[in-house]
Amino acid sequence: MLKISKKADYALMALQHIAAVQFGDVTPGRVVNTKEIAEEYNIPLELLAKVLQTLAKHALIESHNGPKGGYALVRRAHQITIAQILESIEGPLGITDCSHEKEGEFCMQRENCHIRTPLLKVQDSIAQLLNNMTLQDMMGGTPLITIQSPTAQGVER
Amino acid sequence: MLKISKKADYALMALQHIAAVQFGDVTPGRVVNTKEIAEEYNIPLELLAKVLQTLAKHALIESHNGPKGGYALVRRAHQITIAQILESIEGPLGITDCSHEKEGEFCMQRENCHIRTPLLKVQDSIAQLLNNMTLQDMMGGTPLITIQSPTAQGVER
DNA sequence: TTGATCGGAGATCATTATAGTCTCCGACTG
DNA sequence: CAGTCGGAGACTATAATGATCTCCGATCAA
Repeated sequence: MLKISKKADYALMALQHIAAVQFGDVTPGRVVNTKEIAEEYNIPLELLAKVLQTLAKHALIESHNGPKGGYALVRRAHQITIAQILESIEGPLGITDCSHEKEGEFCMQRENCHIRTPLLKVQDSIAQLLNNMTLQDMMGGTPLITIQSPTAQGVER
Repeated sequence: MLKISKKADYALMALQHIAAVQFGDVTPGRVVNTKEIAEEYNIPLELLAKVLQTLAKHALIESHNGPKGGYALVRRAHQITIAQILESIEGPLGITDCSHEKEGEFCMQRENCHIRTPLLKVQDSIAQLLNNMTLQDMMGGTPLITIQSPTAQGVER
């Protein structure tokens, strides 16, 4: 449960790769094309292309056309949150249908629903988790986040 | 993104309702039948029946057949975690496909994947969040969890 | 200036997951 | 023993996902 899509997975891999190239020691500043990433990680080329186009639309990367073209990060890795990446691909975080109910939509359970509020709190906690982790945290293969309960404090039990 | 299914939603509503009846002031100890819940929350009866059967199989509730039959909680509300409920319906938590790779399965991206470890950390954080929240926390409509970043401490930034 | 190499965009398709329905069965109570 | 309950399986429709194909426009370098 709570699985993120393959596309989101690919987005994370691609951005990690671009960041590694762009801020690494070997060829700093070089743009990265789709094919390179697709081959490196065994990602279907055209699907990855879609993903990168979407990321570009959301201004996480910028595209350069023509030969020697490709993609480059717009911001530095520590300024790109995991939440931004995932939301670019999968849309806004929402663990329930009623998280982002639009005008006119209507949840059949709404009138008697007692779980909406608590679930929105859970959602907020996950949102904060994803907003506090950046692409930088995914670099280097080193441990990055301290595993710690977001509910452990502040809840009397 | 990261949406839980309607079935999981229904499970939470149903358990909240059963707990409210069972430990409430009006008719404590009474078992609750499927129809009552379905009507109260506008849930398709037969779909809810499936959900409750699944919950019974996972020993979160026990069933009583025959007239005046229905379901009752096996444990008290504060001993039932949200994680247990969701996992009963949707299977184990896993934000990526490789979270629970079985013998013989194989992720095409595995050999070069740099995001697996950090993603598993995210998953652990979510798991702890869901494991630290109980059905009791969903009762009463009162605020329950303190919104607090699980990564704020322990990560130098 | 022209051709190869890039990304941009749209339609399309197969597979799977989800949500919901239908039917028949067996257990229990009164 | 009849009516009320849960148990279980097959079944359907719809949507989301993952992936593919085709054509187009921009760019750069020979």
